[in-house]
Amino acid sequence: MTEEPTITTIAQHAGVSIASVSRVLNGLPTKAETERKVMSAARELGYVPNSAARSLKSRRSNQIGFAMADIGNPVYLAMIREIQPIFKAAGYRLVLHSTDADTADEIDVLRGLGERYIDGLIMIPLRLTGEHLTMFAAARAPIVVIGSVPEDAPVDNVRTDSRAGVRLAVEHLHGLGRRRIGFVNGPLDTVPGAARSAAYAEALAALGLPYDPGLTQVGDFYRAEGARAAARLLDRVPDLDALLCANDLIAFGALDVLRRAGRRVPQDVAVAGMDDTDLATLAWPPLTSVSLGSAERGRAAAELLLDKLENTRRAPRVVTVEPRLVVRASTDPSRIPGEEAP
Amino acid sequence: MTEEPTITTIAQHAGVSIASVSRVLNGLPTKAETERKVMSAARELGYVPNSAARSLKSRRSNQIGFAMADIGNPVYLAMIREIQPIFKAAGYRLVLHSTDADTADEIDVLRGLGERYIDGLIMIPLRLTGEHLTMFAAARAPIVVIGSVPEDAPVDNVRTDSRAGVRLAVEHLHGLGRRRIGFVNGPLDTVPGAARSAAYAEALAALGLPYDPGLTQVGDFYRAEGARAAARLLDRVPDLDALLCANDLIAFGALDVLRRAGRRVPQDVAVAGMDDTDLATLAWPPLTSVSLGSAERGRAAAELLLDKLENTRRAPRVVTVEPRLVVRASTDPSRIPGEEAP
DNA sequence: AGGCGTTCTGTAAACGTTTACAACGGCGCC
DNA sequence: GGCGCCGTTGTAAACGTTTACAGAACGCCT
Repeated sequence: MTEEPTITTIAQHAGVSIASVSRVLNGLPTKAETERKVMSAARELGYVPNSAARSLKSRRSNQIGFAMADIGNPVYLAMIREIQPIFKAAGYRLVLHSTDADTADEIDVLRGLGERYIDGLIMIPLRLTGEHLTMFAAARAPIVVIGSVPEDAPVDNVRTDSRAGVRLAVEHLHGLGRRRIGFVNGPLDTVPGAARSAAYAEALAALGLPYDPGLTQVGDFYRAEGARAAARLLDRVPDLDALLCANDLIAFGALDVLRRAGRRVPQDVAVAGMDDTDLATLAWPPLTSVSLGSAERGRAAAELLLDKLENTRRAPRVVTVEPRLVVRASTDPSRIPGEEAP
Repeated sequence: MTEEPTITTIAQHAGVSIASVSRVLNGLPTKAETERKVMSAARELGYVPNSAARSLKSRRSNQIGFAMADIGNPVYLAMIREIQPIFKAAGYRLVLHSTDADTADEIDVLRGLGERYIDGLIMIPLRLTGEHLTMFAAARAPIVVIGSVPEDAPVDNVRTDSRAGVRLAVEHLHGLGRRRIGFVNGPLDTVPGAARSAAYAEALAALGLPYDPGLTQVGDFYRAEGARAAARLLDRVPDLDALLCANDLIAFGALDVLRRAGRRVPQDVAVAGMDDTDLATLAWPPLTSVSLGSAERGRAAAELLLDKLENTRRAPRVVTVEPRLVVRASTDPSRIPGEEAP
C-alpha cells in the first residue's frame, strides 16, 4: 500500500510479464487464465494506470481545452454546459482557461497546445490578432474558434450572424414605433463589438433612419459598466425611446439605470439585449433579447472538435448559427407576466 | 518543422548534451555561452516542453480538479471565479468535473486522483456516502471538501454554518410579522437539504412557532422544480405569508409562481432565498438572500489546497464561513428600487 | 609544476506505459 | 514424426523529461 502499484508490481504478483499486464488492461486478446490472474492482482493492489506515462507513450492526453474571456459570462456558461457532457461521454476531460480577454494569455493557451496537455482546443477570442492567426497555422492540435475568423484560417469555425441579429432587434424596435434607438456597445476593438457597431449603422440605414453617432455609447460587456454607459447615453440623449444593448449583461445594467431614473420599461424606453441568456427571464421586466444560439454554438464546436480528432486530415469547416429574436416584456408591454389574459 | 522538437533536437542543434539543455531550460546554473546556444536553438526550433514527459518524471501534473454537481449553478460559478485565478497564478490548470450529483461519477473523479492527472482536488459532494469517506482515506493527493464532512475525515474542509443561515432568515421573516413561513427545500438526502431542514424546524422552535410539516415542500435545487414545489405548497397552504427557499434558484421559481398566482411580493408573501448569488439583484423584486459566502468558500478552498500542496504533511483543517443575511425588496417593501426617497 | 577545489558538462538511468519483434508451445496436417 | 502455423507470451525499446554521478576543464595556491 505504501508504494503506488504499477504494471510491474502487478506483473510480479500475477507471475506474468508487464506486456501481458498491459495487454489485459487494454483488452487485447489473452488467454482466459492470464486475464484472470492479472485482473485479480490489479484489483487486489488497487491499481490505477498512470496517465502521464500513458500520455507520453500514446501521445494523447484525453483532455481538451476551453478558453474564454471570463467564465462569469452566462454565454460561455451556456456553452460549457453543452460542451462538458459531450466530451465527458467521449472520454475527455475539460480544462478551463479564463483569459480575461487578454491576448497574451490567449497566446499562452495556444502555446499550451504544443505542450500536448490537451488534444484539442475550443477558443473564443474577443480580439483576433495576427499573432492568433500565426499560432493557428502553427498549431499541432485541432482548434475550433467560436466567433468569426478569416476564411483561410486553418481552424474550424462556429459563428453567428450577429449582423442579422442586430438587424432583427432594430427592426423590432422600429416596428414598435421607436425612432430614437440608442445603442450601448462593448469595446470597438473586439470582434463582436466591431461587428455589432457596423450592423447597427447598417440596420438604421436600411430602415431609412438617420445614423446619429451620439446615440451610441461604448463601454465594456459587463453589467456595472453597462449601467454607467447607459447612464451617460441617457444624459446625453434624454429623449431616446429605445435602447439596444450589445449583450444581456449590458442590458441588465441599463435596466438598473432606467429604473433609478424613473423611466418605465418598456413604456418610456424599450430595452433589448443580445445573447438571450437564462437570466433574461429573471430580469424585470423580462428582457427581449436576440438569441445567438449559445448552446447550439457550444454543441457545434464540441462536435466539430470531436470529429476533427478522429478525422485529422479533413478540411476546416464553418458552421453558422442563425440568430433569433425572443420578444419579452422589456419591449412589448402586452407580455408583462402576471398581466396576461387568463 | 515536421518533427516536434525535443530536448534531444535542441541538444544536437546547440552542440551540447540533453542534460545541459534541461538545465538551461530549468534555470539551473550554466555557463553563459551554453545558455546562449541552448536558448537560441530552442527559440529557433520553436521548442515547447512536453508536459506528459515532465509529469511522468516529476510526478506532478500542475493540474487541479474541481468537482461540483452542475456548473450551471451560480454558486459553483462564484467559487470557480475565485478559484481559477488563484491556481492560475500558482501555475496550475483547472480541470472541471460536472458530476450531476451522481455518486458514481464523484467516485470516478476520486479514483482519478490515482491516475495522477491532478495534483489535488476541490470537491463539493451533494451527498456524502461511505464510499466517499473510504476514497478520501485512500487518496494519494490532497482533497478539499466544500460542505460539511465528519471531523475525522482526512481532508481539508470548508463549511458554512447553514444552520445559522436558516435561523437568520427565519428570524428576519418573523421580525417582519410573518407567522406562516413556508419552506421549499431540496432533497432531504443531500447534505445541504438535510441541514437546512433540521435548521428550519429548530429556528421555528426557538421563536416559539409551531412546526407544521405541511409548511415544508421538497423538490430539487433548480428553478423549474422550485416553481413546481412552491405551487404545490401554495395550493396546500393558501394563507402562507412568507416563503423561505433553500437556495436562490428555488426562490426564483417561487417568484415566478407567486407572480402568476397574483400574490404580491413582499406585501402578500415575503420571499427569501439562500446563497445570495449575483442573480438576486436581477430578480424582481430583488431577492433577500442568506449569503453563505460562496466566493469566500471558494477562495478558502483554493488557499487550503495550495497550502497543502506545499506542506503535504500538515493536519487537516476546517475553515468555517459565517452566513450573513442580505435584505432586499422581496421581504422588505421599503427597499423596492426606484421607490426610495431621493 | 603539481595538486586541489570549483564550476561546468556529459553519460546514463529512471519515471510507467505501449508495442514491435522474437520465442515458445501446441496442434493439425501431410 | 517432422513441419508449419497459430495463438499466446516475454524481452526490450521507445516516448521526452529530470537528475545522480562521474568526469573534464580551469584557475589558484604553494
